[in-house]
Amino acid sequence: MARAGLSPRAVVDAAVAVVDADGPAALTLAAVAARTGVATPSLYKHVGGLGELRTLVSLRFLEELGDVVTAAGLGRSGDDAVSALLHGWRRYVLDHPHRYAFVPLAPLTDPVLEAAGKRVLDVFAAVLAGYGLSGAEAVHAMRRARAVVHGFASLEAAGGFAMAEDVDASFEGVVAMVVASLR
Amino acid sequence: MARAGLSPRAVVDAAVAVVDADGPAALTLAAVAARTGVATPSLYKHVGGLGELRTLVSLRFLEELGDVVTAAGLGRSGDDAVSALLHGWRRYVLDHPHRYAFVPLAPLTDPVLEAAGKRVLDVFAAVLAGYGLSGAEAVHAMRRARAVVHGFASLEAAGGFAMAEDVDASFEGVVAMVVASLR
DNA sequence: CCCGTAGGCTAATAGCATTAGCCTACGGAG
DNA sequence: CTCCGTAGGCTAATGCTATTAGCCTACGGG
Repeated sequence: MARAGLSPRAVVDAAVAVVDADGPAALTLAAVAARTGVATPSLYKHVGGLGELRTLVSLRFLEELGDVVTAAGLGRSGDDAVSALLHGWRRYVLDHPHRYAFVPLAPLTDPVLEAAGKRVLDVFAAVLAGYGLSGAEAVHAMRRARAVVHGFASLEAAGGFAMAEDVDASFEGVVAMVVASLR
Repeated sequence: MARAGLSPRAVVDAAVAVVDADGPAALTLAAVAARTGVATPSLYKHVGGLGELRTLVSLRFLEELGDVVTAAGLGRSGDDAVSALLHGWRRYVLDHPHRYAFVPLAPLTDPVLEAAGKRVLDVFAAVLAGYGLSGAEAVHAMRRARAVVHGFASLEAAGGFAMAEDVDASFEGVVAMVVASLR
């Protein structure tokens, strides 16, 4: 019996491929097994079960999002940095619409996701730091930014903006609204 | 065999109870059947299947949300009305945190949900009408409001605001941000 | 009072996750 | 080079889910 040469990483890779291809509801151990050419129970040698695989997929996406927003923030400051962060976030979601359902809304509540979540939130904090907001004001500002970009991206990815008006223009308005709220 | 006296409405009622009690993932035909004291296949006499039941639950919640925002908008105008709409939305989600996963993001794409979705969106449009925005500007403003309130409410309901700072205060900032973007 | 049908039921099928237990390919120690 | 322990496959079995088929009866209208 030739070995498939799987690994936890390879299993998550296949899971991501399943999600990208057929959406979040299609992520099943059976589908991942089929894609990796292995029997379903064999996956348990690499991953604790479906629940854990879901968490690992969430972690993967959260890390990718962390990369995106970190890159967006680098070398920018002030309104420019805020705009880049928001645009980067939206772009990631639009590039991978099926993935967003797995991006955790409360990553800090799960030990596995905590570090990656903190990394994303730290970028928000860093970008907003330049505005000289007090501690509490900085938290409120961060929540505004998170709410706005999460809300817009999830609605857009779900097809919630049905009207003909240009969605890019709507997003520019969103960015301007956030920026204006920071002074 | 005494009849259970079910109806589509009663099945949806039971489904809502299951969601409220145990969360969205617990909504299964088996759970609804247990709650109504009936065998699982009997539910098919009232509802097309799990998929249709989910849609009906979504419809129920969307209608309730429509009631809430309609009531919030009544007798108010301008910033007051916008604030009431946003607060009403948030309150509904906080009062029923398990339900929000079933509130559809793109109701207009499903014939069953279209009317209820339109009703909600019409309230947004009506509340914003007083600002005298042009057609495209009105659409952008509506998208801002929807994105903000959906993003904030879903993050809050998921436990995504972990820091100690007062979430009510954060939401007041969100409302102020939206209102400021309308002039 | 009778009877058609709506609304229950049980039985059967199929897809899913999960556990148990077996079997072998592979890589390192001698 | 050989031996062997274990990691990484496998099949079989269990149990939960939805769904379909087909039966049986309670109930309300003629």
